[in-house]
Amino acid sequence: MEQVNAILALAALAQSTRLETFRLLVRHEPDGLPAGDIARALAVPHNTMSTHLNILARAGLVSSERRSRLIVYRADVSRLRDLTLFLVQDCCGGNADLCAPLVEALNPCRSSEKVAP
Amino acid sequence: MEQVNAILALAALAQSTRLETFRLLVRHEPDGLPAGDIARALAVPHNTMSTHLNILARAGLVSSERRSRLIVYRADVSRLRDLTLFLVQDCCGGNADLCAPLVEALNPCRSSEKVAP
DNA sequence: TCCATATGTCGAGAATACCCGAAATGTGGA
DNA sequence: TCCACATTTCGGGTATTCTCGACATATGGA
Repeated sequence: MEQVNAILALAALAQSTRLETFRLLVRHEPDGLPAGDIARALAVPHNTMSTHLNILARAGLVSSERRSRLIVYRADVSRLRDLTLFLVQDCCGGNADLCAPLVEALNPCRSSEKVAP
Repeated sequence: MEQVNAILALAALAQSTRLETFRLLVRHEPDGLPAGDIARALAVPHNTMSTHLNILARAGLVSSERRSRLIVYRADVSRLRDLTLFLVQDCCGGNADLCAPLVEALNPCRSSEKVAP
């Protein structure tokens, strides 16, 4: 991921409505959610939400698909992964020891796959 | 990390000069860099850089310490870790399988500690 | 004390982001 | 075809951010 795209993604997430939208969509993976439901869930006018969704989409953080009358939005977690890797990359490059605690803190996420004995 | 602080950090990094500043400081851990050197390295007027550094500091991403005449800035990697954890948390909560590839992609960072056999 | 260096603060202009009412587009059914 | 619904686009007003010249503050040495 290049810096320009990283900034796009960071700016997209640096706004409360959009951040909540993205988190809401992550929780609704892989089904997604129609634009109207998102606007209703976050109590935001539908046209305002449309603008926010467009910004998230241009940043590659969400994708949309028309399902008859609805337009269903989904979170693109791989984009979040790319962003995370971009941010962490610098520590890894020259300072692997700096990066270790960060990666370590992330590992508990996998504990729900195989529960601790 | 609460959402308010996450947004502060995201907004701080969503600007090219500040993002480059942070990455520069990460590469200069743990020595840090004086404000003037940072401004010179990125070809930005010192007062403009001062404003950007203040925004990064309020987001907790950098810290400053006076060393006689210089004010040396350092990147706070733990804050980046908290931000990363905040972003990843949602996947982990309900969707551990979504999170697994993200964590997996991060693990190669540790390869420089113990080289693959 | 006075000066040079390093950094921060103030103020204002330009650019950009945010929000939402109103109108337009696209879809499926009567 | 016409209508109801879902979503986007347009227009604007307001708020915020970005930038930088000018000035202010802090430190150490002559």
